Amino acid sequence: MSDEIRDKNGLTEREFLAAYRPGDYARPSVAADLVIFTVTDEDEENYRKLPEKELRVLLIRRGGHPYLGCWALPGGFVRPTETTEQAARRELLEEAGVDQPYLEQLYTFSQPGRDPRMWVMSCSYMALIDSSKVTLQAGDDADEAAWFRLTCKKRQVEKGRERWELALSHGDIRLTAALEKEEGMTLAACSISENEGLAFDHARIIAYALERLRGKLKYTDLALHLMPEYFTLTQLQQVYEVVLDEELATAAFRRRAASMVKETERYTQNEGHRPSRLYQRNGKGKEV
Amino acid sequence: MSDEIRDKNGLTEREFLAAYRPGDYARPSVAADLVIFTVTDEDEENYRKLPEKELRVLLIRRGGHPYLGCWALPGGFVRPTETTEQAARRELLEEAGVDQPYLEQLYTFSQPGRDPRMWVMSCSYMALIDSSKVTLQAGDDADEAAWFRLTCKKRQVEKGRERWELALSHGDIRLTAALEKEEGMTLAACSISENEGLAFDHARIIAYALERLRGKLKYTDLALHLMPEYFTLTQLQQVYEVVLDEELATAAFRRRAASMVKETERYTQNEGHRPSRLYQRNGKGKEV
DNA sequence: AGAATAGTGTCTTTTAGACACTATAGT
DNA sequence: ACTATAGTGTCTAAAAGACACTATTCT
Repeated sequence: MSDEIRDKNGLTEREFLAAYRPGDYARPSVAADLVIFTVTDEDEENYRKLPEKELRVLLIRRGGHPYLGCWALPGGFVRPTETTEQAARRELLEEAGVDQPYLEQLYTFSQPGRDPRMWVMSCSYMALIDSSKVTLQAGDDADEAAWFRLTCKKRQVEKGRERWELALSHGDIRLTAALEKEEGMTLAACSISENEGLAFDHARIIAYALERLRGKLKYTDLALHLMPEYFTLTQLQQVYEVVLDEELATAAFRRRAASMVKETERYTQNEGHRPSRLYQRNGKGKEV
Repeated sequence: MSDEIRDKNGLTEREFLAAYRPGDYARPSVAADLVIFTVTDEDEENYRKLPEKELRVLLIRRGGHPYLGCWALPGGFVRPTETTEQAARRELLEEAGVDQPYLEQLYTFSQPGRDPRMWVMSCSYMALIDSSKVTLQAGDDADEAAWFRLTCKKRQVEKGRERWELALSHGDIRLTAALEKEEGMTLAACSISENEGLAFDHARIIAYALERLRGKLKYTDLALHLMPEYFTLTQLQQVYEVVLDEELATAAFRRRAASMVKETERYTQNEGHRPSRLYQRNGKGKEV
């Protein structure tokens, strides 16, 4: 169609493309980095009490410079034949062994100097996987990988600025960061004022991912991707509570949740108390 | 701090970085592309009736291959010393002469082959500018630039798939595209099934930008960035209506709007009917 | 019986929608 | 007086929150 049209040099599009040589200006490397969330039961199991749940994120210990010994998000460079999303899926399969996750692009971080080696942009993704897929995968590779418990709280609001404290822990390892931003701005645009043990600007990426996850819980059924195939409404509520870091009223929650799950005839058993009905994901929920 | 630690080759981080040479694998060019929205009154002004409003987007006519003669979003390549956001601001100033817009990163499009010349990713941004800044800028450059009226409607939902029809018009010029996606997915992940007159995958970028704008209108005060300094609540309501492409109930709208605007003592004059109170932006609204 | 959680009913409060009604400058 | 829009009051319906109450299995 546009092959008829000639440009100011008299070339058709086909001719133009055949003769085209890219300039040699600088280009960035682009990495796809993953914030993989899951919610698991705490290790310490009591009587017949409900296990506490916690939000976890997969990190990988860096074995080389820069940030040697620090913990970083799983990720890797995007190849010319794939999209950033395909690169993210590839890394997810390699690092966590998960092949059908919920995956959503978050934000592209491009601060010059965020990688001291060279110009690298990070196109970040959030992945949600259900707890049943977690245990088998941790530490399957030669890299040291671990699921870190994540908390992120707003500490102060003064003169229109907010301070957020991010903490990740795994056994004795504790990583922390403090982020600052203006009220009303997204955490993607925060500044990192303190950082202990996290590589690059990954504290900011994790904080932003959690901000997005929290925001979307309120108006989508995203949380279902954190659930195993069969789950109780109480478990679902616990997932909401641990992600949002606040307690929810049971009756109101169940009313709201009813529209996004599918009732089954199965029940929990041998829990030491009244059994609970099991539900399934409804399939079609809004994910925008 | 980490300058004490040595890697497996016995190098400190400083030594490692000094010796570091990037590999020569392929890197993409990264462009920052802008979807600049504004809402203006229609040209044809009647009696003393309220002018109809329309949603507009700035496009630039391509003067060279590829997509010669097609219309494209303003944008340009990101430089190694700046963030994608800084590149977007720079382009915004160059192309539209606006220096303090609302600017928000949308999505990074990375489909291989989206630019036939070479590997180019597009980090897209949405900018909102108020109508008072529009008229003076259109076509100030040698490039042919024009504000296109934008509409985007969902046409069919069948078997879980949606078809969206995008149309842009400016005088006699009419650009159209049809997009398809699965229900519940974002338009960022749609496929372009028809495309007339728009360059690259810019139809998808525009559609996604509008999807995001519409979504955010519901729970933020983003629309205020489309308003001039002083505006009436009816004008604000019209902006909501033209962006969302649906009519809103006046009483309910005014109740909701009250919390995000600041009342002034000014009124409109000489409108041929009862004057209307003017409001200002409230300043602090949620933008996340 | 008692522990522990599952699940429901209902009251109140808040919010959203509908719609009729009053108000006012300009011609 | 009439036109065209500005702006409010009120009724209703729907949703969110609070909280007490009942239900059920296992030990």
